[in-house]
Amino acid sequence: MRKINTTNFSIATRTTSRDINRRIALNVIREGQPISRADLARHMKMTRGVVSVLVQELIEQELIYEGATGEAARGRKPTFLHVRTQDRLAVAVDIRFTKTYLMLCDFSGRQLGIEIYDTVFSVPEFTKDLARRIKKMLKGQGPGAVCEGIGVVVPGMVDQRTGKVLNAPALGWRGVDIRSKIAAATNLPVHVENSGRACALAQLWLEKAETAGQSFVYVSVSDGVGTGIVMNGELIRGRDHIAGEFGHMPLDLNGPRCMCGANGCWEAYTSNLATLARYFGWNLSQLSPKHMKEMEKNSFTVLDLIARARTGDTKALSAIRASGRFLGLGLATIINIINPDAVYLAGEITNSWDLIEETVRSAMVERTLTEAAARTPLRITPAQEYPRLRGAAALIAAPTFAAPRVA
Amino acid sequence: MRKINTTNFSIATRTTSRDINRRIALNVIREGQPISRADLARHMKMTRGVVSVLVQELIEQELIYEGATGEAARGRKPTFLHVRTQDRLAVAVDIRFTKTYLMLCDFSGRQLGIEIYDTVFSVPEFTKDLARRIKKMLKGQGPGAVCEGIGVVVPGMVDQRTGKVLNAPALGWRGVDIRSKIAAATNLPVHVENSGRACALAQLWLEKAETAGQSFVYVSVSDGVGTGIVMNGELIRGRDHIAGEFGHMPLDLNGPRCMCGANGCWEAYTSNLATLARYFGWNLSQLSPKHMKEMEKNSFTVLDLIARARTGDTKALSAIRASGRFLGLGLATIINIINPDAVYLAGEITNSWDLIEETVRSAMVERTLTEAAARTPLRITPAQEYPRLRGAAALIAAPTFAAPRVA
DNA sequence: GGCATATTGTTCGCGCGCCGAACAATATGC
DNA sequence: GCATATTGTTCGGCGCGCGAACAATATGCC
Repeated sequence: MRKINTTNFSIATRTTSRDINRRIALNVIREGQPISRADLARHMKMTRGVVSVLVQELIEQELIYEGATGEAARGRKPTFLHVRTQDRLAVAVDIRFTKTYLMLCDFSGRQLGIEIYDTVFSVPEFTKDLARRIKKMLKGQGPGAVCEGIGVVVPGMVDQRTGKVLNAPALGWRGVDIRSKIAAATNLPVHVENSGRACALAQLWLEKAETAGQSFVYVSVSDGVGTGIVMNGELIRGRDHIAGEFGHMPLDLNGPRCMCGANGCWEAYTSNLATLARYFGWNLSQLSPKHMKEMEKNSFTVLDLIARARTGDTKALSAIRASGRFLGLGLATIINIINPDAVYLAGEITNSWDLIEETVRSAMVERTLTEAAARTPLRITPAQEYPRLRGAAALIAAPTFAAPRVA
Repeated sequence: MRKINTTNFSIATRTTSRDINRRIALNVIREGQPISRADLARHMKMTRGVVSVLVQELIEQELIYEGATGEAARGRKPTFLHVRTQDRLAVAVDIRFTKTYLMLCDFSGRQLGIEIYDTVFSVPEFTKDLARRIKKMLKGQGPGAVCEGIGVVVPGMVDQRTGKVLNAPALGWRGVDIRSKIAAATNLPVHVENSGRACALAQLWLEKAETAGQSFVYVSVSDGVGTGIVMNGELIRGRDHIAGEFGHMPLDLNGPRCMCGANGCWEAYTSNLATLARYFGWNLSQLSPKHMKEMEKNSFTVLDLIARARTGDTKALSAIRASGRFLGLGLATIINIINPDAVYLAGEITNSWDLIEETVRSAMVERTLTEAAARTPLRITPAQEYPRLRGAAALIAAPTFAAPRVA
């Protein structure tokens, strides 16, 4: 039951029906490939006649192609259809405090190359260096493949519409128009997004339909806690394009000071930094970027902490479990607010899922308002898959498959 | 950029374009009435020819009617079109702890009759009594008018799909199938909704477009704090139809016990009960329903507290301001998460808006992540308008105007 | 009053697109 | 070689948006 916005709507023209059905067909092929025209018609509940025309148009637009013929027990053998993704490329960039991740992949999310290097904080130098690396990376590809854009993911507040980094404390960037700078240096379209929302986009657009669903929250625990909300198959961006910041909801108004300036934010209790601080007895309120740099040099991470917990370090285990408890309490609040189909969890701490699951679950039960809500599925996504980079790629690939705007 | 759900979509048939445009026309007429066919065509950017046919169909379906002819400086005088709402009626029921509110109104939300009486907690007695009152109320209306359904609003968790009250602590109802009971007693379609979400529906469907917008959060402060989230013109209901419960997000995990069983919920800091408890020095954790009944008998409400604050009672003023501060802190969190176009505020405490606005605003600045977010418009809705009852009516009226499902 | 002008609302041919049915193409089994 | 089954294409029918022409109805100026 959606209300029509009478100040900003699209009427249906005589080509609208075709536009809608062509786009549906593309998506059904994408998720069911390889698939024949006849199967497509059955799945869409349309006649083969119409589907034949839709397929012809999609082939002419070079969005799909015909593959091998399949097997059939009787009758004419079907011609399989595939979505053209192999030769449509996207560059993904994930800028983080210590390292910058650069990936080349195709429109299905298949990884074609990756580079990880120290982050350069000076914006002009960063841009110049990045453009050089991208150029080199694209040269290695065949001549048939075309790069259709660059997706950039930043840890902080981003206005996705203007491509400006509003405030990324970890990088020290404030009001930086990173989009136009990279676009000018590479001559490619650039999209910028916040890391939590990017992960949600990756989950929505680049994972199998069974694991993605249409309404979920993605929670990524790293130095901070990034989150993205997807409702009815659409990422929530909000009025200023800054929606989805569950990381800074309070667990305690008088709690430890967070990097955002407020006190007692969720991420000040359950982020990697918070977990380490708990173990080492640091005062998180007094932790400066300098301390963080120091820590990275010592390179003792949450993964090391988990290893210690596994070898019998009870102090390590209890530090991790404490984070798990706060994680669960935050998840309960998210579920009470959004009531999603599922919550996706990513980050190093998920490697200790066997150690903390029970703690997380019982914390969730504490604060969820109904039993059904407490049973909301939690889905762990392996950290090795570079969710942020996949999200950056999704920024470029998604418009090809998105539903047309109607009414 | 919405993703198409390939397991649950609607293809466009040869009547889809017409369906879409007819529904758009209905909404444009609704918000622009009285309006001529020619104006409608200009606003929809269609030819007058098509609009003429759309209007003809809407008239045949008895959704609109032709009114008087308007004035024009030159040329043929336009025929004004109106949406037919006067003779389409809805019954609205708002069940609260002390009183039950019963209203009869038309599809534009115009109030035709109202009854307020003591709530009967026994479900069979409540149903029987309600059916009797509704029957009487409808008798008073002319024979042309038709009641198209009953909207019921309950303070607590409701599964809107099944019509079951999952848990309404204020009424002592748990797992009560109120919908089928009322439907059987009245022989009318019944829709049940949670009070916070109902208010959001009222704001979306029954207020002028300028004040409603397409993405907002509605916050209703009463004995508890009810909230409803509207994104892109659609109420967020969630997997179990329990979404939108901002009232039970924590401000302090070790804070005072809330009626929901958890500690330190937002509503335990800023609800009317919390405000009164702060003034009288009660321990909210030990407040039972019996205490509440007692309190209602003494009938000292937040409105009385506001009156005392205005006459120089500094203790009263500081109790109200403290609630205002917590209100602002919670609003900041909502804004960080949803980043809505606006937040609507309702409840007795808004009558003291001149006393608390500054406090609320400065609390918001404390916890919002960007300056733009801190400037999110707050819109006060007068309590006299019975937002919950209007929401109950919206449950019945909205399906007539909602966008058709496509793709 | 008569005529030019302007605006509203209707009608109609055209082309696009879904629908159903017929038909061509291509395979298997007896 | 022929019946049967399945895939994929073609075609007439009809719904619908689009543009243009036309009818209806008002005003202003002579």
